[in-house]
Amino acid sequence: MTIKIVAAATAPQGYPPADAADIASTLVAPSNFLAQLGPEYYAALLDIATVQHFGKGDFVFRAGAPGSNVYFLRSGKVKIHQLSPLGREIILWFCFSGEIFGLAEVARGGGRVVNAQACEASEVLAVPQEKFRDFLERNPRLAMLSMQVLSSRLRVLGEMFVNLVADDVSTRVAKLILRLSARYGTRVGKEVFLNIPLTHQEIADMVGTSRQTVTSVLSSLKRQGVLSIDNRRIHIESEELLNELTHGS
Amino acid sequence: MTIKIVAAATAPQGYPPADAADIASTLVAPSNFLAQLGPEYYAALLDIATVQHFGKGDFVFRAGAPGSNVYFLRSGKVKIHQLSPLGREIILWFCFSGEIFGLAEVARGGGRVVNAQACEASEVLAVPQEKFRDFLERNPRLAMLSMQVLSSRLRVLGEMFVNLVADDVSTRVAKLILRLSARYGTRVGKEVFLNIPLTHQEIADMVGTSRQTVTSVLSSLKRQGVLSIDNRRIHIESEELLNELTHGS
DNA sequence: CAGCGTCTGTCGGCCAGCCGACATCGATCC
DNA sequence: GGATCGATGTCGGCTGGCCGACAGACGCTG
Repeated sequence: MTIKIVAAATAPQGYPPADAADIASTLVAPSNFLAQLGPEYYAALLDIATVQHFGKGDFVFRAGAPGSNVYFLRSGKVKIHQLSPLGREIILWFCFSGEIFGLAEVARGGGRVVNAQACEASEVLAVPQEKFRDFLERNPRLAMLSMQVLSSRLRVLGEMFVNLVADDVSTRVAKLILRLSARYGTRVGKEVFLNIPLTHQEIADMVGTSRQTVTSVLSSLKRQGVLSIDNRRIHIESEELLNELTHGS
Repeated sequence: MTIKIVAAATAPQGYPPADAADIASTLVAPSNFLAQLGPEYYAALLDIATVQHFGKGDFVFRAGAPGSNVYFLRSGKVKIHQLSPLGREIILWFCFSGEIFGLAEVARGGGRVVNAQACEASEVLAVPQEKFRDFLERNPRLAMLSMQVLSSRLRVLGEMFVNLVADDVSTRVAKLILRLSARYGTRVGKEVFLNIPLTHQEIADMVGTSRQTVTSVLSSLKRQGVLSIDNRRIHIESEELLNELTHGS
């Protein structure tokens, strides 16, 4: 074991803040658990899993329930959220096809602290806690993958937290849209289509504001020609402009 | 999709919100990584680690730097924080003796997104990324332990996020104090001593407010006889009262 | 001891954004 | 077709808490 004294570091700081491209590169990869899985692992996973179906609005699990399963979303969309004491719904994130959820409480043991609710008809694989644990112990590579997923979540949540503290509402909305489009958007030339229907209320719940404020921020963005919205789906017309709104100013 | 603002309507149950005891039980255990390690693992860890020393204010690592090490705090106190674009410091958490930090970016790969800064003279074990990864792959139990740590962080951060969205400043401060005292406080009869010196600015940075507001909230709490502060160390005189302030009202 | 830097306490002006209230616009369902 | 229900827009009043400013207090250091 080497002993090393590190000199006081009042080093020049000022690393550039993460921008959309950076976020995309680090976020897209680890989020899709099933896709990262080799076919042999996938088969093994199927062996210990149960297929379950949920309709729009159904809860996969609720806060307070024992966290007895890990879930993999095969199709559909699931919303992970928490209720504030006042009954306000706070959305932590959405899960899309291929993603894992419910992992944290299984690793930690203890009950759920969040709710998982299907936003549309969804098919999930449910794997009992102990089986999944065994599975990971036998396949260390998968344990690493799980850690990556947790780490990504942690990073995203940390970023959301910082945004919430530091930015005003319009900046938060802009950043949310950029984050979502980096992960789930389809890029067509300079434009980006975000094929996820979102109500103003949901955006408000993700960003920590009131519905009315979201309405006004969005109409301001439309007026500036930054984006348009069709049938609840956001269509970014000028990503550059949107980026400017989040960075400087 | 239905967004329920008031849960009481549809939710048949209504699980009680987590209180201090609950938080303590789930948080204390997994946070102290070194203590959970058996002696044989500890020795193995020492084999691949380098001991480093940092003085008060030194950075263990900064945001933007490559995340090349995992760290274990043997003694001292380290602050994990992020800088907002405006230069505001946002404290995500403190690490105390025995805890691991810098894990998330190593698992995920990519650079640091947070800063780790020693609050007092600290001694850490630094383990290079690849070695730690090997170590985990050879010791699946430790991989599980790491996942527990990440999961706990995720839970705490989620809770902080919800607090920030839902609660006003005085509630946030009260909850912060309860959280800290659940983990790090010494209970003497009905009173709790929190042996961690905290400036108002630091509290503000954890809770997302201004320093002035923290000052006034704290003096209000003192006036109510909830707590007293001696030399920057909080002393809770009536935990019950503090709990009431966070729950109902 | 003086001098200095950091932390605490307090006050008042000011404004972002919350909240209630309503009107409209589509869907969906008899 | 009407009726119902959720999502949008828009407006104004009200206020929590931010921010600048300044005055002690406390603990270092020379």
